[in-house]
Amino acid sequence: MTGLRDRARRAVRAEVAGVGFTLFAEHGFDQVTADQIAAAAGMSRTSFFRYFPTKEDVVLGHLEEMGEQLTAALAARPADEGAWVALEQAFFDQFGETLEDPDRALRLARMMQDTPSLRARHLEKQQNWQDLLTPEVARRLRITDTPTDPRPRAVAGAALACLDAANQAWTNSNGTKDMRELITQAMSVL
Amino acid sequence: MTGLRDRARRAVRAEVAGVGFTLFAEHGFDQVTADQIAAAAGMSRTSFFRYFPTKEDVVLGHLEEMGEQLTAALAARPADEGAWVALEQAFFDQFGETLEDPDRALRLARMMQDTPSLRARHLEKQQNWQDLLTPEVARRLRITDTPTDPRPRAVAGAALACLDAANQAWTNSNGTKDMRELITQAMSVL
DNA sequence: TCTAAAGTGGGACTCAGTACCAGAATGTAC
DNA sequence: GTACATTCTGGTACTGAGTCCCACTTTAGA
Repeated sequence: MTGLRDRARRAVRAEVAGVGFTLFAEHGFDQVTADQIAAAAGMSRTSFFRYFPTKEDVVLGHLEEMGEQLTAALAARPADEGAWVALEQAFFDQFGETLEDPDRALRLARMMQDTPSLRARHLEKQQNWQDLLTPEVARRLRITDTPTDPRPRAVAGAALACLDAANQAWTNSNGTKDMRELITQAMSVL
Repeated sequence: MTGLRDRARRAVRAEVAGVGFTLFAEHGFDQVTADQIAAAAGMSRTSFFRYFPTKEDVVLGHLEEMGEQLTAALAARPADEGAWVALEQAFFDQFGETLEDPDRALRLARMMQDTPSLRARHLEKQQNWQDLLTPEVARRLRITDTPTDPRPRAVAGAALACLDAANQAWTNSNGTKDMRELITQAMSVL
């Protein structure tokens, strides 16, 4: 069983995140306090921080889950596929589909561009992704001396840099360019 | 003239940074308040924040300057040199020399490993480096359509990912491995 | 229906970072 | 050296994020 309480918790989290995002989009991230989000969501400040460890996580909370999915997607690639190709394909699986709500994604990207604290938190989570991907990359490079060999980490990080660059280009094109092509373009330059 | 006041300011900054680093190393970054640093440095909390925009900058303040130097080093490479090679050589210029105080560098690395706020701030500054390097990379790739072409940004970011991986491997080896070789190793895997 | 576990709001607290002010120090022009 | 304008300084007060604790309520599940 999935646990009924867990589902409830997840639902509340999602709703609060929605309310928060609306407020942020309207007034700007820094202009909205945790108190205001809590009030708008019909809960106390205390409870708000029970659902989100930081204010930034209202917007970026889903990145944890995405990181795990991405790692799973990489692990699911054929064992004999090279690390770089496998990473590219994993990216396709996770970010290649046309988004259901591109406008929202664009608004979020803009918000992140002019909100330092959001950018910072985003980078932290990306680094987590790198930590998750590195072991699987090491396996595909047949490198066992993980901690003192820079290569697995370098490859994982480079791939994520490509993903970021693609995402930024997508944003700068106002969502007109195709994400798959951008990823391919970015990753094939190396 | 360099401005006498500027030199004084710089000197104070350096001294406070030294005092701060000592305190951090002894008690841990999070356990030392801005008040305590200010007191130990013989100044008021207010003045402390005049010298450092954030507590993290006591430790990471020099990264701004390093980013500019790195960019300059890249720009100084021969115009016909490829982007990747030029980046590698620029890294050598900046980080290839054997450090004057490896122990301090190791302590700092350890500190950053178990202090999230420091890691976050460090990532922010690295992103600044990426922003600085990207135009020069674009020039070397002969790409003019900067904003919507992911490649320059991808190359700059990937190179920095390699640098980071090299640095981490260096730390994990307790400073025994050679930074130049690690950089070469990381960058040649792509 | 009972109960142990989980969720809740409120209040108090720490600390980073900002704004403002009045006074002290100092470089420069005369 | 004197005068002046600029800069530096400490103090006080403030906002807002995040933590801790406590007493109370809700609720899943047996």
